[in-house]
Parts: sequence; structure tokens; C-alpha cells
Amino acid sequence: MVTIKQVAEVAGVSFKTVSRVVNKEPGVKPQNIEKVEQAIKQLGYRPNRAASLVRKKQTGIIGFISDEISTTPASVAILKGAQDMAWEQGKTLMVFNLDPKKPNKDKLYEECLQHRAEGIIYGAMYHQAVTFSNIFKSLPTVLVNCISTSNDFLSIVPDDEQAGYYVTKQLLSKGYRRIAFLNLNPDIIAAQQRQKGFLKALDEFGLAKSDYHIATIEKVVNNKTINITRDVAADVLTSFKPDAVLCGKDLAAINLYFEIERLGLTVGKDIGVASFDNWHDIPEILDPQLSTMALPYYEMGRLAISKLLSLKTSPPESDQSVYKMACLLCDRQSF
Amino acid sequence: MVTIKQVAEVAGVSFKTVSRVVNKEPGVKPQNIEKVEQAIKQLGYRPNRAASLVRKKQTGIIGFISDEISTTPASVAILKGAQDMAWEQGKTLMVFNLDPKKPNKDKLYEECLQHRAEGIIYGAMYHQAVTFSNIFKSLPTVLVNCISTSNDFLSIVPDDEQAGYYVTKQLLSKGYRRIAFLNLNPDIIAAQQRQKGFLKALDEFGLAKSDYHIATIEKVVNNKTINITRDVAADVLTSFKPDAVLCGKDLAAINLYFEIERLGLTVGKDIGVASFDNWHDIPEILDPQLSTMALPYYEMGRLAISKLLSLKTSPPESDQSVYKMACLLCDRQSF
DNA sequence: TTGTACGCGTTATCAC
DNA sequence: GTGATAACGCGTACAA
Repeated sequence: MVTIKQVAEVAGVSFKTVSRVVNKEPGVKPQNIEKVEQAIKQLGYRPNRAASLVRKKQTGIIGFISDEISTTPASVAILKGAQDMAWEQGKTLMVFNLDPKKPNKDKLYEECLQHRAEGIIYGAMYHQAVTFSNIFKSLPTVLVNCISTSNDFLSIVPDDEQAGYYVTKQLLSKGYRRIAFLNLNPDIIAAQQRQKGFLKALDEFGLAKSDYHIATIEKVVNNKTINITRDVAADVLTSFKPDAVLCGKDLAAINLYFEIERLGLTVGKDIGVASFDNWHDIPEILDPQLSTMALPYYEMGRLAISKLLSLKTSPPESDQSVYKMACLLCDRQSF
Repeated sequence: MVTIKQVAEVAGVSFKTVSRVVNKEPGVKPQNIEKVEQAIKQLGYRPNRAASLVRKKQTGIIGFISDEISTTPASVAILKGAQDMAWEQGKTLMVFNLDPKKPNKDKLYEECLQHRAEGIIYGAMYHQAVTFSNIFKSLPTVLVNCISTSNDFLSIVPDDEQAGYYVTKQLLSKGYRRIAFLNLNPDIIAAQQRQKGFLKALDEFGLAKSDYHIATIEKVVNNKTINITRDVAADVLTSFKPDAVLCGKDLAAINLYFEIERLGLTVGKDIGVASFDNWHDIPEILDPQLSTMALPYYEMGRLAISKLLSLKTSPPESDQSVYKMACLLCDRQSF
């Protein structure tokens, strides 16, 4: 490997001058800059990142630990947001994924420490509460899409209550008055908060208990969540007869569309449909295209980096701060 | 930050002995190992990876450059496979994503070089031909899900021809004799190769031209691919009247299911459906569940690392080697 | 504007 | 078994 000294020799200057050119420090004769740059090109020199990191106190590395990257697009979007923002801020993201077979957060955190990361982002695949060991206190840490069970980290989560509230208000303001909510597993945070928002919106419009219906489209069997949208939708559509259905996730909305068509109804005409996620290409492949509350994963990833960087300059106001990010409605044709 | 020397002082040994313990080198008195480990714990010492990398020749770092991580699950699965295999081999993956707005492979490659990566994996989101500059020759490089336009890199791609051939044979052996192939954009490699396999299987069964039908479900307008499955399916189903449909991707199979139901037919009973991808949760959310050719992205990621590591010990047999990985049928209930 | 001496935290060599 | 000492490639401080 070519070193700074070899470049110096070829360029006919001291290696320090080369260092100055490489790091764009001011105060080098243009003539010498030229000479050095020529030598660099000629020899194919690349700065050795590791060597420079030893000397510098700031490594510019941020560790990103993800709880499971493959199953949902959520963690991917978060990662992308974080990566983009990190890049813009001149930082490098080191990404580590938990092994789903034997998840060991501490081991990955250890890895980050060894790389002298300046901070850690922990991203979860769905909005949940996670328990962290004390080792996580070693560095500034920001949680994304999850909160800590002991409430001691800065967290960035989607504002699921706002999402439930907003989309319900939109349905109501378009005239729908008999809404069924096919919610996710009620044990998860998102489901609880969305339901809260849903009820709040209904309440504001003065709707009675008989005007809405809430059902669950997920069943947990042996720790595995299974999707029962098809059956639940069939039941709710025929018995409750809603004029609009709010669905817990875009994927399940596929099932819902099928049931609605089977009953001879048309989505967006006979019955309104709204959903949550804005999951990849799903909303656009459906006919009519699905109006859905987009979960702001990308923006959450971006914000995580900003917050992390500002954490380092100014300590957090309180031990617990949870940033709830507003969700936007992707307005299409389903209601 | 705690250094090896501080540990040595606390443990009452020389810093080289600490280094030996940390790196698990043999030849240290058990007594001293104990002392050192105690001191490490007490001080909270973590080895400085950067410093170690300066001295070692092998950095253990592999660069992973992905052309666009967010749009498709493909690159995510490839990444995960690569990450798992790298971890098993004691290597660290440094992940870089191309900026879709201004993709600059060379810049990211440069980054990898500066980190003294030992090799590079370049992953694409769909099976395509990519052009690389000469800088990519600097390190052992393996391409995944793409080939080089100049055929000078080891590539790992799905065997789309085999996939098309295999799934068609399965359809035929189940008795289907009038098959429509709703293929992807014919400009992409996957579409071409699958069609080749499709035709080969039909030929082996001695089917005439009138017994099959090929249509395209993607249209390119202003460099944007749009999905026209719904219309194409409606047309093909009513005019050609197939007894089975082979669909280019799971997402489009959703549209196909809708059209089939609309015509009063039942998937898996009146008409067989097969597809390609095994895209996340889609095949399982459909009713009946979709039988589809799984693209072996995860395994491709794993193989990429293996091949990369073996490249370093033994140079490639020839300049161009393309590994085509077989696709497996995920047999469910749609045919 | 340029160069020298030194140190960063670690691994490698070799003598004890 | 152990520990000086050198070396890795580079940044910092300061002198020239």
C-alpha cells in the first residue's frame, strides 16, 4: 500500500505537506498542491482511514443496530434515512443486524464501541418497547421505532395516535358515518394508540357506540402472529355493514379488497377503505389505489441522526424524551 | 478512552501481555490472564479497532455497495445473506448505498479503498447488466444479481431460465395445457431468460404455438416502468382462455387474482396460477396462497462472500464466471 | 509556507 | 512466559 511518505518523496516535499493537501488544510503553495496531487494520482495513493482514526478523537462513525432487517420494509426505510442524513453530516454509518436466532444487542454494541463509534441508533422493525442493558449507556443513543422499557433513552416513534385520529377525521369529513376499524394485534403499541386516535375523532363528531365497530385482524398462536383479515372482514362487512373500513395495514387491505369485491361492492364507491403503512408498491397496485397513512420511517431515520448529533453537543433536557412523528395521508382513490 | 497501557499498569504486567490476553495468544500464565481480565473489566477497556487495523495487514473488512436499498426486498435479502456469511467468516461488512439521485459507484468504491477493504460485493436490485470503471479492478470484486457489461467480474445471478423452465414443467406435469405467461418488461434479463425456459419446457411437452400465449405486464413510459397487469390479464383471460397463468412477479399476481375472481373463476381450481419472487408476505396473504418461484437472494448474498474469500486465495479460473443459482418452487395452493 | 519531533493504540520481532 | 523496542500511517504542536 502506498503511504503518505512515498507520495512526499515523489512530489519532492515533506510528508506533512502531503497530509495538508490530502486534508485540504490551508497554507500550501498552489505549486506544491499541484505537485502533490500529481504524485497521488501517479502512485494511486489512498489515505488510510484507520490510521487517521487513531490520531483523531472524532471518528465520525455512528453505529446503527437493527433488530431484524429482512422482514419488514420499516427498518430498511429507517436505515436509508439515517444513512442519507449521516452522509450529509459527514458521518459514516456502521450497520449491524441482530441475528434473529439469537439476538444479542450487547455484542453488537460492543462492536460499535471497539470502532469508537460516537453514537448509536437502535432501530426496531415495529413500534414496541425494548429492554436495554446498562452497556447502552456508554454512548449517546437514540431509539427509532421503539421506546425503552425503562424510559431512559431519546426515542423517535411514529405518532400512531395522530395517524388514527387524522385518517378517521378524513373519513368522517368525507361523510362516512359507519366506520369499521380492523385493527392490528391489540398488544402492540401502534394498535393501541391508533385506536385511541380513532375513538377521539369519532367522539369529536359525536358518533355513538353503535356507529363504529372495532375488530382484530391478527391472532397470536404459539408466539406467531397470523393474519385473519379475510374471515374478520367477511364477518364485519356482512354483519356490521360499514360504509367505510379502516384497515391496520396495507397488506391486510389486500384481503379486505377481495372480500369487498366478493360481496359485489366497489371500493371507493360503495365503501371507503383507508389503511396504514404506505407499504412499498402495494397501495398503488390495488384498484382503486389505496389511500393510506404513510409511516414516516425515512424521516424518522433522518431525525434520529440529527438528534444524535445534537445530543453530543447539548445533553437531553430530560431523561425521557419521545419524539412522535406525524404521519401523512397518501391520498389516492379508495375513499 | 482506556488504553492497553493503562490496563497493563493496573494489572501489573507489561502492555504486551495485555495484548496477548486480548488477542487470545497462547503462552500467558493463567494467573496473569486472570489479573489482566480483571483489570479490563474494572477499567471498561475496549480494544481500539482502528489502531489494530493500522498494524495488521488484514483488515477483515468487506465493502458492500448496493445500487438502491429501499425499493425492493431483493437487495435487502442479498445484504442479509452477505452479512450473515461475513459474520460467520469473521469478517465485517461495510455497507454503502448508492444515492439514487446521483449514483456514483466510484465514490463509494473509493471509500472502501480508504477503509482498506479486502474485497467488494456489488449488489443490484434486479438482474441486469452494469458498467464498471477501471477503479473496480483494484480489489477482488463479486457482483450479485447483475453482470458486468464487459464480462470481467465474477457474478452471482439467479438462474432465471431454470426458474422459468422448472415452474412451467411443474404446471405441465400437473396437467395444465394452455398456459399464459404474463412476463415482465422484455428488456430485462430475467424476462428474457425466463421466457427461454418457459418455451423449452413447452417444447419438451410438444406443445404447439397455439397452446400458449405470452404477454407483457409492464410498460415503460418516460423511463418509468408502469404495471398494466390488470388490463393485460383481463384481456388474456377472456380471449386466450388459459387453464393456467404464469405471472412475472408476485405483486402483479395480486392484480391477476382480482381479475380471475372478477370473472367468477377460482384460483387453484378453475385456473392455475404461478409466479416469481416469493416476495415477502404477499404469497401467503393471497387466497389461495400463491405458489411461486423463490429467487434465492439470501443464498446469493452468502455465496458472494464465499466466492469473494476464495478469490483471494486462488485467482478465478477465467475472466468471466457467472454463477447461476437455482430457484426453488415454494409450493402452495395456487396450482 | 514548510518541515521536524512526537504521539496515537496497537501488533510484530526478538531477546531475555 | 515475558517485556523492551520498533513499526504501522497519520495528525498535532511547534519550530524554522
